[in-house]
Amino acid sequence: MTKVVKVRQVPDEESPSTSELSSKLLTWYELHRRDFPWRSASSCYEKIIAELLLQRTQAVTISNFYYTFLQEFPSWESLSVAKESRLRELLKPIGLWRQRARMLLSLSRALSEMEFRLPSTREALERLPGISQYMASAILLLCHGRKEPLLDVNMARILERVYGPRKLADIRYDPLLQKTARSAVNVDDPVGVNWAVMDLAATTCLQNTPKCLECPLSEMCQFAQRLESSAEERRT
DNA sequence: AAAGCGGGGCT
DNA sequence: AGCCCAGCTTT
Repeated sequence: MTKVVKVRQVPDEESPSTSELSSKLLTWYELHRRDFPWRSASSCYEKIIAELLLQRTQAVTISNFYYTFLQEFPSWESLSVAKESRLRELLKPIGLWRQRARMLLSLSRALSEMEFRLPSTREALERLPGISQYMASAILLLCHGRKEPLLDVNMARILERVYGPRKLADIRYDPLLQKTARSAVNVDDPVGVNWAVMDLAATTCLQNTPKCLECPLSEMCQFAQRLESSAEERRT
């Protein structure tokens, strides 16, 4: 039984299901996952700090910095009474230090006024300083066990390559990205799918030079299929 | 919708 | 030398 040769992605062809996408991601993840300290973090504080530090910054950079930060500021309470000048100094090596120092202080102080009880609804979370859609989803996913997507530039890139480009510049308001992202993590292991996306995007589905030949999604990926068919044309 | 933040790694 | 990185706030 030979495999049917796919000719070319037809525009109105049925898009691959997100359950197929999630299943391929989870299978790949078992073998290729990266290990980072925050993935085995015990407390919500540690998980949230990791997500905050990771914004616009490569994961490897933060993995080297993570314990240094936690050692000096092991809790929301210790952070809320920190000196801003000290925070700036500590954050210098990873960049965005003015903004991060200000945000970490205002967030920890806002939580302090709530007696450090973390809100459990998106609406309440997004009222906190420094918490917008992505961070609210991260907290709901990692601290409250909800099936939320970490829809960042990485997940957006993978979803766009599989399902086609977004309509809106802002990830947070693009209907197709939002819909497919939410659907993809509606599985038994939403955290696994999210981390699989992060790892695949960082190691394989790269921004500039994606390694489609070793990607588990290439068969369902418009981008990879386009590459393949244009390579085919050059050969003939 | 676009600019600004920012040091470090990669090309 | 230039581009990108687990976003958010401000303009």
